[in-house]
Amino acid sequence: MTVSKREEEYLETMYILHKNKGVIRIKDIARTMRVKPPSVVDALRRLAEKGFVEYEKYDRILLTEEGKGLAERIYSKHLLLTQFFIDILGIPPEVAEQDACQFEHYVHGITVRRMREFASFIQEQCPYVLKQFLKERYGDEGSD
Amino acid sequence: MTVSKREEEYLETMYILHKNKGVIRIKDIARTMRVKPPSVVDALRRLAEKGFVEYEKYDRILLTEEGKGLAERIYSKHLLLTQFFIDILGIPPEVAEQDACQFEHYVHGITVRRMREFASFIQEQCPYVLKQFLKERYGDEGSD
DNA sequence: TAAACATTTTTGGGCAACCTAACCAAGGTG
DNA sequence: CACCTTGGTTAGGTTGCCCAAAAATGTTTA
Repeated sequence: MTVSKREEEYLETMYILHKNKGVIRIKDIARTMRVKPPSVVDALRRLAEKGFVEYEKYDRILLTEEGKGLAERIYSKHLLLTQFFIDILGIPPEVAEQDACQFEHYVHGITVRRMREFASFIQEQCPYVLKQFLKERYGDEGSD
Repeated sequence: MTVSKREEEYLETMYILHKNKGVIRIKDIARTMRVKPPSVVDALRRLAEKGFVEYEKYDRILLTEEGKGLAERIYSKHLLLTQFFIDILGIPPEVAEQDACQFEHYVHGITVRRMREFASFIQEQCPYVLKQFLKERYGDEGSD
C-alpha cells in the first residue's frame, strides 16, 4: 500500500498530536497542517481505507499499528535530519526544521544512517575543528 | 510567479536536454521524466503561461531567460547536494542522485551553502579523518 | 508527391488535495 | 428542555498532474 508525501505528513501530525495531547482531533490536525477540516476528513478516509488509521465518523481517531510504525519511522528521520543540520552544519533551527520536514519524506535510509554516523564520528574525532567551523560562521548569513 | 516542484522538474529536464542535445523535444522530456507526451504538453502550456518557456504548438521549445535562470539555480543545488552526499557521507552515487533530486526543490539556500562550506572546510582541516570515516564504511550497507 | 511513419496535439477522463457553504451532532447553559 | 456554540461532515467545485485514444501535423522515403 503506497502512501503519498502528503499522507505521510498527515500521519506524522497525528502521531505527534497523540504523543502530546493524547487525543487526535480534526480541528488540531487542520490547524497544524494549515488546511481546512474537510481536507482532513478526505485524508482520514483515504488513510483509513489504506489501513493506517482507525476512523469512524464522529468517533475518536487512532493510528493503527501500521500507521504508528510508519509515522514513527518518518518522525525519527525528521529528528535526525534536524539534528544534523543544526549540530553539524550550523543551520538556524527554523530553517533546519523546514528542510528536515521536506527531506524526511524522500531521503533514503542509508543517507540518514550516514548522517548519524558522520555526526558521531566527527564529534568524537575532531570536535575542535567542528567547533571552529561553526564559530567562524556564527551569526552571519542571509536568506533564500 | 510560483512554480511547483513538478514544474521545476520539467524546467530542469529541459535545461539539461538543451545543454546536451541543443534541442528540446517533447518525446525526450517525456522519456526522461517517465510521463507520456500529453502530460508534457500540459506542463509546457502552464510554464509558457508563467513565462518560463517559449512554446507555440509544433514549434521549437525554448527556455526564457527567467526559465533558464531558475533551472540553473536548481541544477546547481542538485550538483552540490549530490557532491556532498557522495564525497562527505560516502553515499552510493545512484542513491545520492535520487536524494539530491528531491531535496533540490525544497532545500534552503543557506543549507546548500553550508554544505559547500563544510565540505571544503573538512577536506582542508581534517582530510585524514574524513578518509577514515569513508574507509571504515566502504562497501557495507543495506537498503531502504 | 503520395504514402508511411514519427511526433505532437486534442479530447475526455481519473485521482489527489484543496476549498466554501451548508448542514448535522454533542455538550453545556439559561 | 430548547437553544447555542463548537466541531465534524457532506456536497459540490477547482486545480495540478497524469493517462489512453484518436486526430492533426511534420518528415521521410519509395
